[in-house]
Amino acid sequence: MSTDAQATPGRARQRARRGHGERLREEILAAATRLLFETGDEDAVSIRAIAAAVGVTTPSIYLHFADKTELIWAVCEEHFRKLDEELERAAAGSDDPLESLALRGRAYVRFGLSNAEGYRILFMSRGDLKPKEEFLGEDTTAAAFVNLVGAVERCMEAGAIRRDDPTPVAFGLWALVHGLTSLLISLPGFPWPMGPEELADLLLAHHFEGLRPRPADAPQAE
Amino acid sequence: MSTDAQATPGRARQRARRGHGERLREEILAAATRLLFETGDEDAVSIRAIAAAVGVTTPSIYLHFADKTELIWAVCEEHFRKLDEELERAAAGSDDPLESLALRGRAYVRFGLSNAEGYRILFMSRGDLKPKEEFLGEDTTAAAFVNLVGAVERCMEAGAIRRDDPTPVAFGLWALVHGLTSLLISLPGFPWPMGPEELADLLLAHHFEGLRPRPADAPQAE
DNA sequence: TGTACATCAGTGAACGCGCGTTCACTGATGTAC
DNA sequence: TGTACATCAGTGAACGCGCGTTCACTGATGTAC
Repeated sequence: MSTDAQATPGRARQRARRGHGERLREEILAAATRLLFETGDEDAVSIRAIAAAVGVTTPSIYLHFADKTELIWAVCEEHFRKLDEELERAAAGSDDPLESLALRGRAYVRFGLSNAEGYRILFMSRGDLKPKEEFLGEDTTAAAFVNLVGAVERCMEAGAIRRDDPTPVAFGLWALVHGLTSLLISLPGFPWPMGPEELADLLLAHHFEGLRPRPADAPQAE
Repeated sequence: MSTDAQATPGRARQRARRGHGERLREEILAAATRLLFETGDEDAVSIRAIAAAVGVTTPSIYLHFADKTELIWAVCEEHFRKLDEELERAAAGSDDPLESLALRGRAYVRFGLSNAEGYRILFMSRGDLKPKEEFLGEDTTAAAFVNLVGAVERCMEAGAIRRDDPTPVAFGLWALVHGLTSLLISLPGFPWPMGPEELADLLLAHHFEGLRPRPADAPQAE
């Protein structure tokens, strides 16, 4: 009747046992994630609101995170990992390298739109999440891009994309799907000519066509 | 020695004459623009900071703008107008429709990066600038996109891009340059393979190639 | 089996801050007579 | 030419708010003897 349908299933919230302080950390992360994605605004998610959502007092947060930045950043890391996972799962949907790459692009747009608020924080935020500068050199978080470069390379090996430095090509694909995703997020009132996934397919098809090996490409002059 | 080199050249700031209250409005807009572009954060630009930059007390702002949203919005409108102007100027740099389109893309990226903070507010902000929903239906602000569609149509007529509905094609180009611009802005620490304009040229070249008329396109099957 | 004590998860109250906005006002400028 | 008055640009002080963070604390849990 009055058992608040809150964050965690385990009712009123009970203090953790002696060695199990970590439990609250997880709950805080979960609540922060939920709030972040509901509002899409890093500033709107206050330490106070997170604490309230967990059912704990504000200073308790500081038992597990040094400050707000560290907390928000932990949420982002998790989200980056999820993005990579989802892209890999989508890419596994076809044995044809080019088709697989297209599936990857589609999945990217889908992920961005279904977590629009999270996406904004990952890729559209001001760079004031301090660790940002370092992070894209790191393993976990840069994984998605590294995997994309690999996928482009496979397309080149299979003759579906003409041979060249795969990095700028991968970057172009990223720019295209990111551009699409972020415009769709930022300008929901714009008269889009078709649905997001349809649009993604069309734009990717155009771009892929521009990347195909040229008929006269074999051992030509150049 | 101590004459603050402030916003306006006209020293300490003098109260406007009777019929000339509008003068302050202009000064407020100029200061807000400057602050917005310096910080790139709508929230960091406070009514108080703007007033201080102009050299006026806080409530004076309300003599000219109903509230903060109205002020920020006025700044954005001006910026949109400037973007469109700059693209048109760049596009006029070549008589060849496709080359002109490429110049347009290049100019877009340049505009975005040189006003990175302003760009973020225009295209990467949360949609909580209230009037946003209506505005892209409007004349001034949607001008840049309408002009892009026109440029694509001219390429189709000239046979540089294969005939099709120009709107999705224009949108693809927008997504590509916007994606490039916004990633460059958001992830300055990323190891970009080359300079922004170079990258823009390359990606646009790839995309254009995918849009070319097909050799077998004339009166073929479909 | 019983008790003193250290540990650890979490609390309650308060700090100082900057924000948007409102309100009653001031005082120079121009106009009417 | 002189004066009373309306107008208008701008002021100064205050409002209530929510924020991140700190500090001294409490009280249940487990351990040592």
